[in-house]
Amino acid sequence: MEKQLKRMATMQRLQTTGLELFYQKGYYNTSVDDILKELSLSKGAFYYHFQSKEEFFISIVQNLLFRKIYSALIEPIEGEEDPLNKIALCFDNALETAEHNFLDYGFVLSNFITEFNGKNPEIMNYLQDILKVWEVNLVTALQKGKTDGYVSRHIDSEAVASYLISSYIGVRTLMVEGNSKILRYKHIQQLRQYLKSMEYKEPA
Amino acid sequence: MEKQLKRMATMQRLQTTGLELFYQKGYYNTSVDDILKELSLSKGAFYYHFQSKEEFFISIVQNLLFRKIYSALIEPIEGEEDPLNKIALCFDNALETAEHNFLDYGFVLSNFITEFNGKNPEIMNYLQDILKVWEVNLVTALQKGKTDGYVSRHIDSEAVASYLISSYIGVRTLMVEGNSKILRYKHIQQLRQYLKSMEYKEPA
DNA sequence: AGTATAACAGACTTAATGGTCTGCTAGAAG
DNA sequence: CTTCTAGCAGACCATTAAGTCTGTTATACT
Repeated sequence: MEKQLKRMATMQRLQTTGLELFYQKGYYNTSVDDILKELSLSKGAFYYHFQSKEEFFISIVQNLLFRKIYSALIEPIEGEEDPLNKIALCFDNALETAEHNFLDYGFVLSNFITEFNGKNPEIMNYLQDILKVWEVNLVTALQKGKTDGYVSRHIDSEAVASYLISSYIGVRTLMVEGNSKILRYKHIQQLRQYLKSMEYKEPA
Repeated sequence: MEKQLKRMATMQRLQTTGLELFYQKGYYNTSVDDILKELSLSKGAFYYHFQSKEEFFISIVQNLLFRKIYSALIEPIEGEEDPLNKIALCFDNALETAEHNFLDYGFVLSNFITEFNGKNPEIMNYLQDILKVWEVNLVTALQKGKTDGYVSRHIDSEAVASYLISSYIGVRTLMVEGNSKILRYKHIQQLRQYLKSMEYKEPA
């Protein structure tokens, strides 16, 4: 029975540090040996558990990335009242973790999209699926906000959702070391202004 | 005298197709041989004109990328009246060329930023310099818009500029094949709404 | 015409990488 | 205690990359 545990533990360790390194250095620029060196493991270990580097990466996307994004960026908004405020808070939190140089999974996702775009359609599908779930959730939250009287009925929920994701992805791309604090501040300020413009207003 | 011309021509050809391939496949995923194969040139030619792959890339950034971005995204806004409209038009134009799968240099820039972030500080500096020029120009245009009576005096020009760049970078990251048309439409729609919220309003 | 050299061709070197394969070892099973 | 195998170590292989170096050719200059 203990072997099952060891198996799981080793796979988890590989995936965790795999994601870290892939994020820091990119997929193509991270060798399997880099990951193994970090964990003092050998090639034998890696290829015993995973068929290839690509299959390994996909397992990371599905097991780690998707779940993390869901819990960090999707679930907090789900079913909440006052979606506009909730969205601003959620994005602000994510940017805060990003500022302290932790893994910000929304950004990790966009990094990978940039890296695999036009190169690996299969992986691209997995990545885009995550984006779709994110977008659908935002749209749902906005629509619910309309019926609950928090959001103006005139807005195009899908357009807003995609604009929100776009600007988030964009600011994270630009948040490189040194300027992240100011950029985050500016971004949240403008985000709130943008969101404010679509609040429901009591008919006079 | 003809040798000078040949020298320039070869270097230009290398840089042009170099940029294309680096954009399509990424810097690290494009070999010098890939570029040479495209042009039916040899290693001797390449290393006769350039010291290394890195120096070659930097020359591309400074000679091609910077100038293209300047003429496509910076110059069209410079000194114009009604900056809000001009910005929307300029961004729309850029996204249109992007939709037809041509080189969109603003996006190329953000792709490279993503690729080199945390890996090559020297190249990062060259890339960020371009961003700074872009941002400064947007700020200047917005400030001029204030004095000319087109833009509300209450806005934070720097925050708006960085938010504009962010959202542009973001939407281009997400504009992968298939969904680009809808995404562009949604984006411009929301961009115009966002810009509208900062128009100068005649005091009642 | 003769020579020097700019511009290039292409074989070669060195280092890294994804993946294979054989073998060892600890713990589960009988 | 013996046997078997999951889990792993690490040498090895094939390929690819950046960069070097020597040789070749066309052109400018005298």
